Amino acid sequence: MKISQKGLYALQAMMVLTRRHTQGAIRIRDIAYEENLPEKFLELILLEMKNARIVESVRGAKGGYRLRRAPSEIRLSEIIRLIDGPLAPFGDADSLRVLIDRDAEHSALYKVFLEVRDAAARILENTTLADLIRRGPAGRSHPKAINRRTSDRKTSKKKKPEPTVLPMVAR
Amino acid sequence: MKISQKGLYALQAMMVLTRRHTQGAIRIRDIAYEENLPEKFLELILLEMKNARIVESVRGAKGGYRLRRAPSEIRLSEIIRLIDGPLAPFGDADSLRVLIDRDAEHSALYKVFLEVRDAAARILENTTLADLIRRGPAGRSHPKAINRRTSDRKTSKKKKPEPTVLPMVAR
DNA sequence: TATAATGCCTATTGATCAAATAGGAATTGT
DNA sequence: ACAATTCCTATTTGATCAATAGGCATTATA
Repeated sequence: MKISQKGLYALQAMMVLTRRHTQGAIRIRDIAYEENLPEKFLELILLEMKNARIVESVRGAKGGYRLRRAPSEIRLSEIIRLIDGPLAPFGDADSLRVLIDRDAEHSALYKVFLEVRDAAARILENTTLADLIRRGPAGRSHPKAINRRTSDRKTSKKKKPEPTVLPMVAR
Repeated sequence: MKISQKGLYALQAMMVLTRRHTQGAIRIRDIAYEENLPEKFLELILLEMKNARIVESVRGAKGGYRLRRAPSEIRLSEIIRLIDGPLAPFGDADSLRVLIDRDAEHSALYKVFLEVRDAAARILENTTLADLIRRGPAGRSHPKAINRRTSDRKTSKKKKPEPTVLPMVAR
């Protein structure tokens, strides 16, 4: 499974909609600005996610996009599958299972592929947009439940660090 | 991480070289025939794996390819990285770590990507060509250790308990 | 009701990559 | 000498990726 630039954009956009999901419809332009994404490209992505019923739109002036479900009900796997296809590193889970059954010579290999897929699926199916927002920004991955109470609002700083554009090194 | 057709071909070819790794140099044509792979394409793949010192070649008449190391010392991760690049679903492990440090707004997301990479790496680093051959064809993934002794037929001379790292990751 | 603001939709582009094919040069066994 | 083989570089074809473009449809509001 490869997550494309487009897939990353989609996930970033969904994080914005999650953070602001009490604020009604958010304009494409605002999302694009906030995350530094190409506006027209983002438009296509949002449209695709609307058709997949992950988000919904409000048309016309004062229009925009909002989540169609609670952030805790939207899994990263759903977004990634939509934009970038199956989680399996080769083919998809179903065709791998068929190959394991029908192609005895290579079943050991396909079984490993399926293991990899299952591992990725386990993570991505169990991480929701709500999880991402709760953890970040720069949050520790797995906050101790016992310490939840200590997250004192007085000490919480809404740090707005400069929208740093980072060089994304491929490869 | 996406495994391409080329990557699959590479892995298939390596499995052939593993099965026949006592037989000296194997011709490209034989591998291609045995696995039904496009011969000229396979040639390029083998060349690439030779340059990466995973296999070695014998030139001229009676030439061919053979593994350069024991099958138990060749991990699937090595082959896949060579042909298809990093195991991470986005970028590579190093750049993900940099992003987690430097891009606070998205660190939660990149952490998930890194988790996925680590899960794939755990499987692919711990599966060797020897493992694949021992398991297949159509073999069950996790043979009972208790039954290993029953496999001593007269024809089997291999009593070598290869120091292979074995099945991991509970289901 | 006119207008501006927005999303909807389809098409197009340029760059890159994937999968293969081609063909001659170099090397080696017989 | 010759045939069998790998080595190496180039080319091709089609698909995919990332992005841009522009007109249409819908809606709030002045």
